[in-house]
Amino acid sequence: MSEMNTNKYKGGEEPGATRVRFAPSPTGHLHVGGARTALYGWLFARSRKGSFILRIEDTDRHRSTEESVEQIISSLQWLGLDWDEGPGVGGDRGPYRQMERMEIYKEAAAALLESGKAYRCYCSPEELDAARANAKAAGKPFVYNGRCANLTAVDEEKLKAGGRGSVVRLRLPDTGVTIVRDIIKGDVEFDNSILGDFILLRSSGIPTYNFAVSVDDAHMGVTHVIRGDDHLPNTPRQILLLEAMGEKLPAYAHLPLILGPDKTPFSKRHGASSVEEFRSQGYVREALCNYLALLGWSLDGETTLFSVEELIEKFSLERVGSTASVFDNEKLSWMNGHYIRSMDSEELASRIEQFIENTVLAGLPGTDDKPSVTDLVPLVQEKMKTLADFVDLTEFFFHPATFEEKALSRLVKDANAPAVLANAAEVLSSLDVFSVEAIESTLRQSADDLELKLGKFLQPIRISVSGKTITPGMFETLEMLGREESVSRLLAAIDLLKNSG
RNA sequence: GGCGCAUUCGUCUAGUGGCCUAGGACGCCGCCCUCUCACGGCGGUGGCAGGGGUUCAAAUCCCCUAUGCGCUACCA
Repeated sequence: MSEMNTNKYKGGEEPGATRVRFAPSPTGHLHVGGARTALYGWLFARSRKGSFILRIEDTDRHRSTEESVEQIISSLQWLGLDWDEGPGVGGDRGPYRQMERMEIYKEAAAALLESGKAYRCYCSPEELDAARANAKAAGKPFVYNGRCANLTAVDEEKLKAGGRGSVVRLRLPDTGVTIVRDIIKGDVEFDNSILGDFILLRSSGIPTYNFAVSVDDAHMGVTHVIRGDDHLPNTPRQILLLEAMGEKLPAYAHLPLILGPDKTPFSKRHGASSVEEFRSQGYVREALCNYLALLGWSLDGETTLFSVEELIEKFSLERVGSTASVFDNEKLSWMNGHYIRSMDSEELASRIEQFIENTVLAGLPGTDDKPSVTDLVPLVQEKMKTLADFVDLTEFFFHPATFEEKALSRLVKDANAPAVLANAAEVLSSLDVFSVEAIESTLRQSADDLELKLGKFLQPIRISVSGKTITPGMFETLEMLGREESVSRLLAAIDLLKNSG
């Protein structure tokens, strides 16, 4: 029974012949939902040694922008998802932007018109809107009534002479069912009677989504259509269209949605939602790819950490789940911290250097007597969850300590603070060698002398030199700050305490 | 309204009729480690949407209900 339509499909042939496309509409940044779709398609293509194609679906002239095309491309590149055919790399099935493919659509429409599988419709948008309104008022589904389906040449001449514009519609059966064989959703059956003869070419001559996508998928030899499941209800139309054009069908895989915490489709309302935003918040590509891969796919329910290479090796569409999933920033952050921790220090340093160019630290590390990013990485690597954390953790090395409210009040309330700071300033000034080891042993000794636990002893010092309650290890921090700066900050804090009485 | 998809711990998920006293991960809680914060280690909390069937046996199969979402455009 399920073998019934097998010969209509072309998916599943030799792996190397696999062709997958990612087809975003350039109407904004690359959203994480789009990024996941791209990732799955890319992983699938790479795992089958096939081709990954980028196609820009810019037929919505009102919403498409060139900036958006550039942003999407830059996000894909940042994620490491490269394409074999598409903008910037070419390919022999191009062009890869739909607005540059008008001739191809016109020809396809002409062929359909010629064979009688499509026809011109002269109904105006106003008439159609009215019909839709009527149907709704009557509580009935709106299906185009086929008024123009059987016009004679004479009728057409008359309508044209009357100045009527026309669209091209596909002639569809109004009986029977169309079955979408979906790798993720299984076989889904649609009644042809509710489809209606839909529009292929608008009166402007620009193709509609369903037409452009079908013509392009066929023309580009796409074997696997991997996209969001909001497209599932459109798929029977595309199947019927492909069949009308005499094309074989690609395999379909409709991915479930990504939701926000409130279970509605994930969007900017939920905070960061685009790849660009996550990038600028200091997330690394390894974490985003790994996290996105797991949002809807799992290998065994046990393994959670995958390198890109492992993903390519293990990924399969069959193990993509069919339920929508909620995007969880906490888990992404945890994963991001994991990747930051496991990165080798030169690599981390170079990522941080790029990242801080857009922050208050821009241009500061490594200048004058300031520590470089490389100097600082060992102190903060295991504390960072995002690259942005580097800034919070190390800013006080580059600017005079500004006291956080909480830190200041703790310092003021700490009865031991004056004694601790005086002691520390003194012993640190008289140290022969200002090294981590020397600092540690002398400060431990001081803590003992004052009969304070080390933590209790170090906290006033921490706050005095950094203005914060959280810093990298204190001994390392003091060494990095240098004797002079350390002591002067301690002295300044002592004054501060006196004056605040 | 019609059509479609979906429903396992708070979240991501494993589970394809007996191995489930439902497993893992994030989060959360507790303990340990500890100079703060993280990290790490150990332990814990917590779930099959509801109702009917089928079966010796159901998270797993069928039906109904509920809820959420999508599509229903000369948007994609």
